[in-house]
Amino acid sequence: MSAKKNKITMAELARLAEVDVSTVSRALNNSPLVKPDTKAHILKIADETGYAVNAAARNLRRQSTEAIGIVIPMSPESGQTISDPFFLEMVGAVSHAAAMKGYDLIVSIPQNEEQIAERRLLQTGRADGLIIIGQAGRTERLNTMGSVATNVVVWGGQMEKADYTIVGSDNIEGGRSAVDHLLGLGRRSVLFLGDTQLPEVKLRYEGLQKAHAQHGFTHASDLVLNVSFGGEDAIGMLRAQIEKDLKFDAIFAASDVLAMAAIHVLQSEGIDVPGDVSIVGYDDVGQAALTTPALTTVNQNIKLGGEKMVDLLLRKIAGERVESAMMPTELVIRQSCGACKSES
Amino acid sequence: MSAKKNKITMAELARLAEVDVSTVSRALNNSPLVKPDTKAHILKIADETGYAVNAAARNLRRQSTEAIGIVIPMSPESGQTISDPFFLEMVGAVSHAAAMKGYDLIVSIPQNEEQIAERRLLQTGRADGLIIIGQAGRTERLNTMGSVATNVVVWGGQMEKADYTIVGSDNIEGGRSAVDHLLGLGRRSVLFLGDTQLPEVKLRYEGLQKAHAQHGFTHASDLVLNVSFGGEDAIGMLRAQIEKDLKFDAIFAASDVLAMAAIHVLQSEGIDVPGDVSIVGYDDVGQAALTTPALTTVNQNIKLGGEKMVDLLLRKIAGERVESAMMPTELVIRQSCGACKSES
DNA sequence: GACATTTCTCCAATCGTTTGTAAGCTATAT
DNA sequence: ATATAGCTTACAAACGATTGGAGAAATGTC
Repeated sequence: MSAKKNKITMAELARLAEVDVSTVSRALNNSPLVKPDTKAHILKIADETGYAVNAAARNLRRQSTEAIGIVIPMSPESGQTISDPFFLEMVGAVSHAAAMKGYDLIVSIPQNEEQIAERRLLQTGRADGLIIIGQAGRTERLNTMGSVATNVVVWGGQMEKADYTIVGSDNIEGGRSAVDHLLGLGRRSVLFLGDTQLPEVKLRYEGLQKAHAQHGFTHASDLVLNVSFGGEDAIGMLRAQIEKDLKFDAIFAASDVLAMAAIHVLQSEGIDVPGDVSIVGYDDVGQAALTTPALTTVNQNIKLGGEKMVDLLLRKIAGERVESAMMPTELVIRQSCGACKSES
Repeated sequence: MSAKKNKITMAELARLAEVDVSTVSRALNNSPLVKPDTKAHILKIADETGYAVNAAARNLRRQSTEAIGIVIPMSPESGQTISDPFFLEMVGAVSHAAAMKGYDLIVSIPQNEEQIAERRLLQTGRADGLIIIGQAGRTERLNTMGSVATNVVVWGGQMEKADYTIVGSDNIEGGRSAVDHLLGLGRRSVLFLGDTQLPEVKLRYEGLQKAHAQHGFTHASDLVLNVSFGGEDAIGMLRAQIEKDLKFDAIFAASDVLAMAAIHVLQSEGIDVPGDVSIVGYDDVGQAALTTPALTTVNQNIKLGGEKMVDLLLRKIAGERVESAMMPTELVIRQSCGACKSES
């Protein structure tokens, strides 16, 4: 393990093994063209010297990096990194899936200079492909990216007119099942918390409407609170609504963090959860089980989603034509909704 | 914006501009050697064609990638990605700082093959340097990395004997201030929650002891619960202790997630927080303000810490000799400790 | 006008691999 | 003994940029 400062090159390795560099290269890549004896000899020396191929040279020659990029949004206004655990879990899932395929993962959290990430990573050949989390503010741009959008997979809500590959949970069904549960518990005024500008959130809201329809209700439009994912302003807006005496007996939040914020506000206002108000979140992040009451939420299988995105992306890179994919959701019932009557 | 599929090369650009590639290169790098007229002409064409330099080629020639790696631990046993928001906030901070300096960030979340990350990223020249979050299970290995440890900065607890660069919060003072607050409130039996195997956590515990000493107490060793960061087992262990009738009137948790888990357990056992038990966490993650009661916690300035790590790492890469750094902490008092008497 | 100087552009080598093709060698068949 | 084929290995040309130094053009000086 004498990892010398002066990194050894393939040419030196060849000299040590007394063969040509081309033979070394083939040996390291396990080519059948090189005799087993020679191969073993070379590998042995490579191991002893702690040789590692130079990525830049290989990439240049091979015309491919073994890397994909992932773009994570920031809360637009605050300029602060979003701390929603959802993103971390997604990065973890994607990182894992990518590593399994031998790919590195380059994260980019664009601060303001919007389009730069795609350009910097893709056009300069720093990454072979790109995964973008969330369509926030990008839906038009993504659609106009055209040819660049090859080798891009987006996590978000399915859209009819999108001409890019999308992976996401079944937002409509997720929203429907959540609200169906609430209505099934006898709740009638479900407050929706989330930014319906975002395709994903919009679909979850459509799920809410669908559930209402199935139960023979319609949802009052004043029961929609258009808060951003950040969560900070959610607190203020919700509190304001309560003080304006808005009536509701349930909340369906577009993310667990929003749901947690909601619980916080309600409890601080002396409103009992789930006694007075039932709450359902979305994501099923790690902390969802730790709140009091523990959060009932829609689990979108993030791990599977991450794998799916990597899988599709790699296939696109390989030139294959792929379809968008939708991941199933599952309602995880905990305590934040009250009476755990068995779901129908 | 006709981003053609067939990426344009510098040679083509040179041909279009009717100059040599070397001139193009210098023009793009804003060298004073090329006449302003020519420079403008070249830049114009580069812009029109949407040219972007090939990263691999540049890296190869320059012998440097414009990238640093960040290694994030996983919960060792579960094999699952840690969902502690602390890591995401740290990635965000580091990503931001790196981007400011024009560096890409490659994340690596090693699954099991431990040493591979360092090797893969550094030895193959995929990254110029490495930031490692947490010393978990690495302290010896890091010390033996020797020459490779150049261009490595670790987030963790300060250690006397470490011969690598460490950045971290002032864990002792952080722990001391937290527990000082608890003792100042009249609490006497402070349960410590955290894995004291980890240097950072050990130091926080030393801070707890220091606070006790300052108040003229000693801390009973049975009031230490060695739970891992994951949080999952914390729930079980804490519940078990409560049922075994362990007495305590305060908890100092080594992370906010652990504190949240503790609140959850206590409340589900019918123990009032902060009435019966005061709780202090560590990190001040985004969700800390959203729990009920809102979490009193030790803020370690993650943003600043991330910047500091990038700063030091880049200087090491440049060949400079740097010192380890310690970030100040600040106790953020919310509701989880009860009576907010003004701190001394 | 001759020469020195400054300004700019070009030539060519180089970074470390990969890979098509030519060449060497051994063994078998004729 | 020679041709054929099958294994191995070596040669050399890329991949796309950067950069020292050579040379050409423009400018200045006497």
